[in-house]
Amino acid sequence: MQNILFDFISKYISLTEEEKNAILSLDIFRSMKKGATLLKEGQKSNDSYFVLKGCIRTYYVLDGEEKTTAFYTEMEALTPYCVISKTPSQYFISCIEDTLLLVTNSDMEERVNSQFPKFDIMCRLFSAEVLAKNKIDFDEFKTSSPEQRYLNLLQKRPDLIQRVPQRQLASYLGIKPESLSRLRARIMEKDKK
Amino acid sequence: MQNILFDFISKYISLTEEEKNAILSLDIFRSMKKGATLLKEGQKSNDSYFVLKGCIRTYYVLDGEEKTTAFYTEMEALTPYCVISKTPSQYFISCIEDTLLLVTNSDMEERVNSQFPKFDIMCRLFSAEVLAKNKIDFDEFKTSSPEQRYLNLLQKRPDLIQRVPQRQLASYLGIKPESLSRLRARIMEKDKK
DNA sequence: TTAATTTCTTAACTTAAGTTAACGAGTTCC
DNA sequence: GGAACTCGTTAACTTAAGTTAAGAAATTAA
Repeated sequence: MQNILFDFISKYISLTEEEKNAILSLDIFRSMKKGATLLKEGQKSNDSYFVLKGCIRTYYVLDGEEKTTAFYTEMEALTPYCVISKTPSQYFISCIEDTLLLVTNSDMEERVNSQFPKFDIMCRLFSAEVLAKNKIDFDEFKTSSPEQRYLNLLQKRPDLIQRVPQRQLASYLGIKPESLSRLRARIMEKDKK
Repeated sequence: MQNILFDFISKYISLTEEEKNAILSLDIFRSMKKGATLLKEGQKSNDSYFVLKGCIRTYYVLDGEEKTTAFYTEMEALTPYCVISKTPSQYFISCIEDTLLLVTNSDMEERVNSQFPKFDIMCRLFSAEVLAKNKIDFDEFKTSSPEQRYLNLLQKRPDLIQRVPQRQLASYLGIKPESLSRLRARIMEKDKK
C-alpha cells in the first residue's frame, strides 16, 4: 500500500529511509466506504486528498440538482479551494467507490515540508504538472462539442465511463443526463452504418 | 516596475535584499509589443511567463480557425505544458497588448530555487492557489450556459470584455463569434424591458 | 488616403441541447 | 415482498447554438 505512494513520489524526488518513515509516521492513510462524504458545502476544512485507490468526485448542489464537475482517481490530488482561501466550501466531495486516500492537513504539510525542504520541491513539481495538464483539459473542453467530449473521454478515460453513473458523467461533460442518453444513441446509430 | 513584482511576492514569502538582488540579476524582465508571439504550435520551449502589465493569450489553430482559450493579465502566470512534458507545444501564445513580462526558463528556476529554497515554498503556495482557483473556474464553466458565462464574465472581469476582441472572447466562452453577437443582442433586449 | 482585410452584426436555416413527461429497470427501505 | 425512489432511456416540443451568407464598420497595410 505504501509502495504505491513511494513509487509515485519517486517520479519527482528520491527519498531516504528517514524521509519515508517520516511520511508513514504521519498516519495519513484513510480507507473510505462508497458514498462517504469527505467535505460538504458550507464547511471549512484544512484537508487535502490524494487518491491511492478508488474514486472521489466533487459536486455542487445548484437549484436542488447535483452537478458533478470532477472525478479524482488513482494518483490524483485535490486541495479544495476552501483550504487555500479559509472560506466555507462551495462544493461537496464524496466517494464513488470504496476508496483509499491520503488525507493531509495544511499544518501537517507545513511541518513536514519545513523539516524536509525536498517536499516543497516535490509539491512544486507535481502542482506545476497538474496545473499545465488542467489547462489542456479545460482548453479541450472549451473547443469541443458535448459529443466530441464524450468521444474524447471514451478514448482517454474509458474506465470512468464504466465506474461512474451516467447522470454524474453527464454533468461532468457539461450537459443534462437526457442529452447524454441521446448522444450515446446517436453515436451507436452512426457506428452501425 | 520591480516593485510590482516584489509586492506580489510578499504575499507569499518575505525577501531579503540579497534575494531581491538575485532575482533582479537574472535579467528576466521583457517588454513585448502588441501582437508579438511568445510561443508557436509545434515549438519546444523551456520558458514560463508571468505578466506584470498587459495581456497575453493562448490559442489553438483548429481547422484553420484560431481558438483562444485563455487570457493572462496582471499577476497571472503560465508555464506551458510543453515545458513540463518536453514535447512540442499544442498551442500558441501571443500578446494582445503591449506587455511587460517576466520570462524564466526551467534551468534558471532550478538554479535559483536551489540557492534560495524559499522560492520553492513560494512556487508551491502560488501554484496551489492557482490550481484551486482554476478548478473553480472550470467547474463554473461546466455548470453554466454560454449566456451565464458571459454575464458572469461581465461581473468578474469587465476589463477583459473591453480589452479583448469579440471573436477571441467568443472562443474563450466556448462559442462562435456569431453566437456571442446574438447573445449580447438578446441580453440588451432583456435589459431594455 | 485608399485599398484590402478582418471584425462585428444580422438574418435565415439547421442541428443539437434543454425541458417536460412517461415508462421500465434497478435500488433502497420499510 | 411490496412500496417508494432513483436511474437511464425515449419521445415531443422549445430554445439556443452552429452554419452559411451578406453587408457595414473598423483595422491594417500599401
